Amino acid sequence: MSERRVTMADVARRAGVSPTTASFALSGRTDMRISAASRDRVLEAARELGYRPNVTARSLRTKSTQTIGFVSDLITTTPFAGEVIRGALEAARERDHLLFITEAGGDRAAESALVHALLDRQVDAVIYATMFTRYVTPPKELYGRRVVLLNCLAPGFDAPCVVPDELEAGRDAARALLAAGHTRGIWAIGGHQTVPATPEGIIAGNERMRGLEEVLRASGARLDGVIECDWNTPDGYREVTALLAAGHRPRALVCLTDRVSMGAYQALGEAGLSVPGDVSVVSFDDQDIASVLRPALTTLKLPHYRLGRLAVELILRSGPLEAVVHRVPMPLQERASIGAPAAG
Amino acid sequence: MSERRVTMADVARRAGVSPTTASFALSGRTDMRISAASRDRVLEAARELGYRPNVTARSLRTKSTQTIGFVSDLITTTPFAGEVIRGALEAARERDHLLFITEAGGDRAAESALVHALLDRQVDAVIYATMFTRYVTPPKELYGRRVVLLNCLAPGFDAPCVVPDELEAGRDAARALLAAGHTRGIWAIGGHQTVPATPEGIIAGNERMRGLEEVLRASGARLDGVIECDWNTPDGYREVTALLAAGHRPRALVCLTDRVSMGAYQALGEAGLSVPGDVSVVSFDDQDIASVLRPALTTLKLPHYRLGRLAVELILRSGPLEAVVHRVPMPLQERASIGAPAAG
DNA sequence: TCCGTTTGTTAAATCGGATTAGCAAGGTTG
DNA sequence: CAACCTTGCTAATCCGATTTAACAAACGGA
Repeated sequence: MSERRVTMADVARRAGVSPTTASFALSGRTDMRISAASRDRVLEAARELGYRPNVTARSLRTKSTQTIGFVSDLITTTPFAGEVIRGALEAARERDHLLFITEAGGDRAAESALVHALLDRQVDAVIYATMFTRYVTPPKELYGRRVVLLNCLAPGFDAPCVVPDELEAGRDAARALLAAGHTRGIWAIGGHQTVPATPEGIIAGNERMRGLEEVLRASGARLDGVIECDWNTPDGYREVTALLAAGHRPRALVCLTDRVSMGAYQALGEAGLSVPGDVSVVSFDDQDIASVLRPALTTLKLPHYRLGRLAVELILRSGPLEAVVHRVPMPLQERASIGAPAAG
Repeated sequence: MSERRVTMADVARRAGVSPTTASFALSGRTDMRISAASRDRVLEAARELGYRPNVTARSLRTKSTQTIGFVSDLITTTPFAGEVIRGALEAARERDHLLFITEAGGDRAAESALVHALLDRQVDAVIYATMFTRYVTPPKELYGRRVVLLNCLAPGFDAPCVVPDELEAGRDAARALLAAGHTRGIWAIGGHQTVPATPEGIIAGNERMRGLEEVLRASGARLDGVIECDWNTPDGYREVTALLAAGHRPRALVCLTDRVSMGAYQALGEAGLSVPGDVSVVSFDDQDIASVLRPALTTLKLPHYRLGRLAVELILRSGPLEAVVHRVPMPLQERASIGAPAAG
């Protein structure tokens, strides 16, 4: 990009020393003896010329580019994305690293191509991320490399994973309901997501439900029912409408996502039921809408920012990486959708 | 990162030629004469060894890193972000480029530091982006560099800009209302955003309003009122509630953002007014909630994906960049919130 | 005074490619 | 047959740093 940059040779020339001396002075290495006078002259010359080292050239020799590759399936789709990247970016910036962000769109071939593009540029490490917590098989190019898995698990792949603590979140949802006095009339909307596309449920669904039922059962409470459906707004609307139409009168709804909650709010509103007066709602994710719905939604926040940040922190920690699963807590965002159970 | 990579020297050795010949064969240059036999042997050797060029090393000589820097103020905050980056990423991928994504968080010093970090890594060009359309002064390090401004304008800075066509969007909002028969009882909620923080209004607000009023006036219609307020959900809720409480009975609301629309929906719902039966609503942005609100919101979409894509396309177009403002259309997403004016 | 250190500095090699300049072998032309 | 082209290939240099090895000069001790 335009005008010739000032090189170390320029600095050395101006300071009247050899490039070697300039290099040592600039890198501040103490194992090589440089007189204070020379050092100062080099530093001064560098300052005057506005010298900046060419990281590309340096890394050719040092093998370290101060650069991390970030490969994900989908950057865009709402819940994940922004915050994860922001967390990763900030952690990287604090450590003087830059991130190559890439998106493969779920295409294996594209994924391999992108990983190659990253490795060709000598990235120091790669973060392999998915937008929804799931099991993955990283592309073979990543085997033996410095990798951290973000929001996904890969049994047999030797790398640390960073995932939300969905199990504990399920427990916390139950605790929040119990604390308000709910012990019956509790329904889960969305369930494990044992829908045709994912017949065994998804990780988030399975763990949230497990934690939820575990704590409920331990307190002598239980779920009146679990409605398995997809996790979007129309699903929540449809299922809650159907539930009410069938004559049920839930006291509390555990919606598996905020989008489901929004659909539930719509159905409840149309049926003339108020939240939390008639029905309490507790949710998961803490998407933007959660705080903006009326009443504001009490939900367990997906710790996107911290996930992204932790992935970078781990990968830049010195020493070999340990294949440990790091579970990041999902904090309860207490807002206004949980109240005491309705009488009757 | 681990195991020694195969270098061009390895390929040359295996093919029994000099590194020079290998280089020419691999880069497929026709101006240097290489016999078909040698070329095939080199290519074969490269294939067998799984050779991949070291882009870092190459760019030391060629000055081109096939890399673009992306600097923005805020990546995360909703409307912008994801889609812009996705558009940029896809366009870059199609052209075998990678993107360094960075976020300065509105901090000038951090911004300069990040631009330096990018230039130190020899990026071929830089996209300077903001999350909301506004005037900017790019950091001085970017002067004279290959830059495209994304979603912002910088008079006096010699670079192309890519921005949404807010003016035409305002016109289209008016046209949508007129087409449904609305000519009076039309209120704008959010206005130019001449709030204390931005007393002169913001670009999006000013242009949307200008286009809106221009087309309305040209058809003999007009706005009954413009309510200036911030552009979030609580603002829309508060202002529409107040409007109704003051005894007004609007037939159509032009909400300056989908968030404002959501607040308007809440206020209208509480007042027992239906959309679009009693009140039509037309909005701007097309955030996620727009399609999920009931009734689904008719809105003018911010062309995030295309903005990101166009910025990369421009920057990778060969030849010098022209300081032109590229206005990307904001398509009308016709959904269910506009109806015929209520009788009376 | 001579020899071994210590100190300060630099020439040269290296990293992995791209590029320039030149060289040998074979083919043409006059 | 000498002079001149092509053709095909390679030695050497460069890009901008880091790093190794070596070398003067000053110093200290015997």
